[in-house]
Amino acid sequence: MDELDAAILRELQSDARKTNRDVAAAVGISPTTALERTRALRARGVIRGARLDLDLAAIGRGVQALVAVRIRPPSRDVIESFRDWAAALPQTLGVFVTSGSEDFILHVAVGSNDDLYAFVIDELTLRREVADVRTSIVYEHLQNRSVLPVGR
Amino acid sequence: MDELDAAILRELQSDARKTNRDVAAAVGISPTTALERTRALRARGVIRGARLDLDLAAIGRGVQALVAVRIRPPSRDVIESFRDWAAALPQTLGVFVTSGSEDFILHVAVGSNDDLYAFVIDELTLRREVADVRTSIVYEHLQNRSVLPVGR
DNA sequence: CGTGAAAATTTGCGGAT
DNA sequence: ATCCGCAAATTTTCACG
Repeated sequence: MDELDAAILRELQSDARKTNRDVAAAVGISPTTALERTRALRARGVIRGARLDLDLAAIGRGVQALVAVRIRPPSRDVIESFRDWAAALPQTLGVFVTSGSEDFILHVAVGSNDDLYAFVIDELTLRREVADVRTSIVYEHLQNRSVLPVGR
Repeated sequence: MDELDAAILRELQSDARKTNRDVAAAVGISPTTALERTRALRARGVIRGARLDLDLAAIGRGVQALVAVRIRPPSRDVIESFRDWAAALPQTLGVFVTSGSEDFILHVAVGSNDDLYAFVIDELTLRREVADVRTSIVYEHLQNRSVLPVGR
């Protein structure tokens, strides 16, 4: 994990579909070396894959929310089964398993406020382990394009 | 936005670096048509780009947290300037601008608990508009690989 | 880590349904 | 209007130094 690897990650984070040739040119090495490094990063698990960045509003999922959920009892079995259930829901973008006063924060995207309401009261609260739910609408979700290694 | 577009998005979400040829084969159309559709989706803004999925622990950022922040006063100027500042921090993965009892939820990744503590007390609370901070450690963050259009 | 050649993919154009 | 086949241009990929 040297300076060269970091530079390759920086390039691919700006656009994960950048061609190997472009990455090599930007970093200042040959395409072959860039390819070898990138493959090694993938083999070592540093690069897990590439995700599409979609306009959620354009696909009819323009309403986002964070739903804090408290689970009772918070035993391993109950936590893990709720986690897997929540992560597989079509409304779910992501699931944070957290410490603090809540056990989960669900990041969901739905089509409308009605869909959100239905999600919370028809799906979530029907589960017996759900002791408490607190919903916050997400007005905006910004994501950082560059997540660099080590200390900044 | 028909069934074909949805199928293409489904394929590219499973791996945003999939070749156009593979996408076409999986969807059952010619590479030419697949390319044309994919470009149209990009031109219409449905596809915004592709992001790398990194193993944060492998780049020395293995400690994640959600930091709920309350801002005073919550006027547009103050909100927007805090938002832009927070989104640009190297520790920040994402910024949620929310309704509810907090104004922001910051998703951050740092190297250690010490770094997290330093982030919160040395960076966040130094800003005068930050009225309240509540930090939750993220034990695990699952993300959904398939975000499908419309009503599931 | 680079060079050069071979294989695979992307991509634009003309034509078919 | 949408989709496909073909061939050129670009890119990936590998054996070798």
